[in-house]
Amino acid sequence: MSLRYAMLGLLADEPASGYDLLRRFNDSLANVWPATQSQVYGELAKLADSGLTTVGEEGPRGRKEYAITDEGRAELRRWLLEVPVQRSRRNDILLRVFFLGTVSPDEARGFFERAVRNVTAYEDELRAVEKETEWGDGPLAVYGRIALEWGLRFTAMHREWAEWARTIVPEE
Amino acid sequence: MSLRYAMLGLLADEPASGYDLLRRFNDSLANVWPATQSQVYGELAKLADSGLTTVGEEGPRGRKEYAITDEGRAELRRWLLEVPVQRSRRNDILLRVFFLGTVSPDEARGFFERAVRNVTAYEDELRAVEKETEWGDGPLAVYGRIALEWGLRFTAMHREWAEWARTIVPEE
DNA sequence: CGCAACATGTAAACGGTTACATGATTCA
DNA sequence: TGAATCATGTAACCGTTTACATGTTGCG
Repeated sequence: MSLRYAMLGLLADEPASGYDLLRRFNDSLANVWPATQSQVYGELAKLADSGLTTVGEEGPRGRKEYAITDEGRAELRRWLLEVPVQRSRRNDILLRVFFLGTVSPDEARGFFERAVRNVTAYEDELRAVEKETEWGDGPLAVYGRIALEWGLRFTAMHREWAEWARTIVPEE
Repeated sequence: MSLRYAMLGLLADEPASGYDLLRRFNDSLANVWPATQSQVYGELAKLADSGLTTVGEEGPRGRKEYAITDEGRAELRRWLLEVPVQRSRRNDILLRVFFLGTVSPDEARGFFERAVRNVTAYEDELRAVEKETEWGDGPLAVYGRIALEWGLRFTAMHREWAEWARTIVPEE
């Protein structure tokens, strides 16, 4: 259900085509809300149906430009400020940790070592995003930075946890 | 796809019926991999079909007890040690942060204040789990503790981040 | 000319949620 | 006897992924 709000959020900045939105999902939003081509075009049609966006005339190559309506802005605002945030409930790595008792202590330590390597790689990716992003000075500069900071704090926490966990795996 | 492994993991400890498993999903696994009744019974049938479990004779009230097979244990082990862990990609709160530029600074600060309250409530829940759990001394005591520790570190990190973010929201 | 990029759409499959439906057993 | 618990199953729907399918425009 958040996909539609992600799209409204992008359209709140400026009108765009499905193709434009798709690029933004792959660039800026890839780490917080990925979306496929199939999804974007589908939701775009529904959004226009429900009056939250309007479709402009067809441009070259059948390009359709969508713009957010006042109703769409109101709906985006309602989602941001009133709809409860839902925390993601499923956690693949913790599920596996629960069953680590079925493998040997050495293998369990290997599991946590791999976790450290994986999260370190992700940390590097985020540092690269930090460096390569043109931060400008609009609101997105501030809020994009806040989101990135979450990622950096998360990866640090996760790495430290895995390092600690490795040390407390019982010897047989 | 992880549901089947969660079920194999539970069955690796001891044989159980769908009803038994359901209770364990609601108790111990609720915070890492929730599952519905509908899902459990469906997957149980598939698991038996593919030879990863066996069905015992029907007990009272049509109860069917499932046991993991050697093939099932091998598959569980393969998943634990060889299948790459996938990090969850979607993050509701960060998606919203991206669009906070569309509301006023006061409202943005309110957003982070609510985030602090929500995460504090979750932190309290985890502390309650910590207190109320009978930790015993099997492997689940160790690995359950490690998983819980992740939750405590996560909530602490998230709370500190939201507190910090609140202070750096620009004044208009 | 040919290729990359632009541009849109549909269908099948999958995992998960919600709701419906039914019946047996235990115990107060 | 009536309520709570035990116990299983199915159907409809929703959001997401993967794959298929097609056509246009700009540029070297």
